[in-house]
Amino acid sequence: MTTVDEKLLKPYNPKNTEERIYKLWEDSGFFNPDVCVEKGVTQKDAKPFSIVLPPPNVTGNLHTGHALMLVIQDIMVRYARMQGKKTLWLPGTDHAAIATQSKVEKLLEKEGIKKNDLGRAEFLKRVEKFAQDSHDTIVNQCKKMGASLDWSREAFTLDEKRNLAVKTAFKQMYDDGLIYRGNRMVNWDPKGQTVISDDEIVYEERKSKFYTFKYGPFNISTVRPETKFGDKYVVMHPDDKRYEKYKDGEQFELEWINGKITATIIKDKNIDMEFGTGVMTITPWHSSVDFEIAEKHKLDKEQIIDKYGKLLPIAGEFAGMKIADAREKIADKLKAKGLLVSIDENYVNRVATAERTGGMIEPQIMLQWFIDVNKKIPSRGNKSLKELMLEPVRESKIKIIPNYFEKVYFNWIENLHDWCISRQIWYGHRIPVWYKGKEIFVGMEEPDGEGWVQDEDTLDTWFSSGLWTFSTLGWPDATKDLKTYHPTTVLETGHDILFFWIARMILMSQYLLGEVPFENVYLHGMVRTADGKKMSKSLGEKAIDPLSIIAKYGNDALRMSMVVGNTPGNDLKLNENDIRGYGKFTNKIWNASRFVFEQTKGLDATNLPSLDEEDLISQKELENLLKEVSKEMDEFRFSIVAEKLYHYFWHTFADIIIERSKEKILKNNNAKEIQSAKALLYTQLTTLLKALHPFMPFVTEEIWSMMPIENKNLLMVEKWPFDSAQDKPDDNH
RNA sequence: GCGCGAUUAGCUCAGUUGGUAGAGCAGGAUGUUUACACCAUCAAGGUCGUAGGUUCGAGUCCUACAUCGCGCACCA
Repeated sequence: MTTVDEKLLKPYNPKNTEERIYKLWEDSGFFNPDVCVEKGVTQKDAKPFSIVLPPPNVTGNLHTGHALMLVIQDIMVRYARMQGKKTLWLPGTDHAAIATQSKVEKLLEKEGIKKNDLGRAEFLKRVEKFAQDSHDTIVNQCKKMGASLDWSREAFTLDEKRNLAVKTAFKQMYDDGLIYRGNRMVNWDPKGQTVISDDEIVYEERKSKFYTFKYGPFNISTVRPETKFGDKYVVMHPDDKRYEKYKDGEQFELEWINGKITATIIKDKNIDMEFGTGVMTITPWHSSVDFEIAEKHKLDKEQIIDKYGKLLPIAGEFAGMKIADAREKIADKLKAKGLLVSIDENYVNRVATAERTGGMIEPQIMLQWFIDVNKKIPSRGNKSLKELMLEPVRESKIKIIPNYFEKVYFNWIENLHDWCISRQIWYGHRIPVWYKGKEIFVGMEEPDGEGWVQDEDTLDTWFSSGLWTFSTLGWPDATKDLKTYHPTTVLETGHDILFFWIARMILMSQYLLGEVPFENVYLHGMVRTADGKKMSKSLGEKAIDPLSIIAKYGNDALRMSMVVGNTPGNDLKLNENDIRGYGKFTNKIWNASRFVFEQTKGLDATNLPSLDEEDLISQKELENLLKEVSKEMDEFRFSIVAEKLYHYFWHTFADIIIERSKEKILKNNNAKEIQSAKALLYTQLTTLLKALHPFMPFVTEEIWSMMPIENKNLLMVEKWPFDSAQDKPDDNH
């Protein structure tokens, strides 16, 4: 065993410290608020503070984005815990249905295995194995990050309890008529063989050939000749003078791809007179805009392309061909018939692709399950889900930080369509619906009787994520946790999932529980590299790996670099230079503590000498600082707090107070001054360790462990040195 | 097309009811004093994107524009 003195003689070594300290915390049980109450560090009737961890996807490692979220949340949680609140930070992971499944599919592909070769059950086993491994890695990494998460309450979006919550929610929504099955326009991913949501689409700008063809007396333009087989309606604006002589409903014959067809003229205000020729034909089965026009005018809809992206028999000689092959050939045929007017080779349009598989989206009309966001719900004051989502943000029951995101939120909700929740993938919550002939049963378990077959599809992963704030607390059971910790205090996450996730949590909680899921939403920015690139896997070597940074400079240094200069909503450029700087600061704290220890040996901490006038002023200054930063902590302004504490420690405590104490202690022989200086050193150090702890938990806890205090607790459950409620410094120091 | 954000010292960023511009890093000079060279002291560095407006007073509020970034919609 090294003695305290020996350990302090060397520079601070995070590597040898952090693992040991985390174990100390974990073994203490203080991450669990129940233990805190049991052991008397938290009052039984203390105010609760709760955060649910945005569950990382079980698709691999933690990246800097996760690290950032863990750091910010850990700061909030440690601060709350030190304030004596009943503090719960609840961990978990997300099965991330489509993301995980496609990842495993890709891995299997490398072995030359296709998922259909394995079959559903065997494939799911593989996915579960992969998910389990990822989960273990993630938990490990969270611990390395110093996250004070209550592991005893850990949850998984696809475990049994969460499945019960999902089925309960589904059934209730179905019974209320909010969930329905219908033929609607959806985004079909032919590559992934599943429907995806609008939010899972990534638009890519591409150059495409823009063909203009003769269509009877009109010229029409398209980038997709292969969809034109079923086009028997030609649409133009009712006010377009050029086409005045044509009447709505008028029919005419024309020569088209596979011979003569009859076309009908439709007048519709949705047509942009300025675009192209101002005339277009419509393909209602494969375009949502065309679909709307067709619905409005009650027109026929025909499917042209199947779910594998191949042309159907309607295409005649082109039937069975893939889109890409057919396109050029069809254009050639029209050209041969003398119907091609022109080709614009430089036309740029946006192509919808699937985020996970990269496949090109083919809009299709399909039988799927949807959540109706506009239907009035009698049991909820006759409000629609949309209204239930808008209300709490409008009425400030939910505060979004930074608040300009509220506008973005409103904008999104107002344009919200019904939410398609069924997915044709295997990994996920199976839809709790059984069919027998024409009968449908929706419930928690397969109904009695022979011949019931469960729906093959699974639910959109965000359906279960939407329940996260309360499914993790035991819902649908009325648990004590649910009562104590819901609504949660803060939801902290990246602004990129405002719609995916935050909106859906509000929807689910408002509808199922009749309350908000959280009182505050803190949105952090994206982590970028020093040259401004988004930190992602495609960057390879250039991406900063949080764990290797920790190995190099220590966790506390990484944490500080992620907090200082990082304000809500703004992107953070992570720069190794800065991290190195905070590594130096960590050591500065270490060395300053050594000096204080040396000088204050033998001092009776329970009965400190009184301060002289000069030192009293210094003490007052620190108290003022604490008052300031406590207010800023309450307002989630962590960047400024970290900066102020950093600055005070280095340039006031170390540069002024320690230097002054040298004068007094080492060169002076006025006993009263010497005693005062020692008392001040001691007081300030203990206070600063506490104030710094949420930001730099490891080094502060390590130094705290060496403080000569009888029967002391861990620093993580010491009292925060300023009592905001009473507006006075906590006299515990 | 609609909307949002950013524009402040060489770099990265703070700057919350409008009241004489702040920090870190980098760079410069000096020093090695007994916690710390993972150090100290000192100095330098900004007409706060542009143009107007409101005001006794604007980095902060308003209008327009420019550049960069982002979101949404459209794309026949």
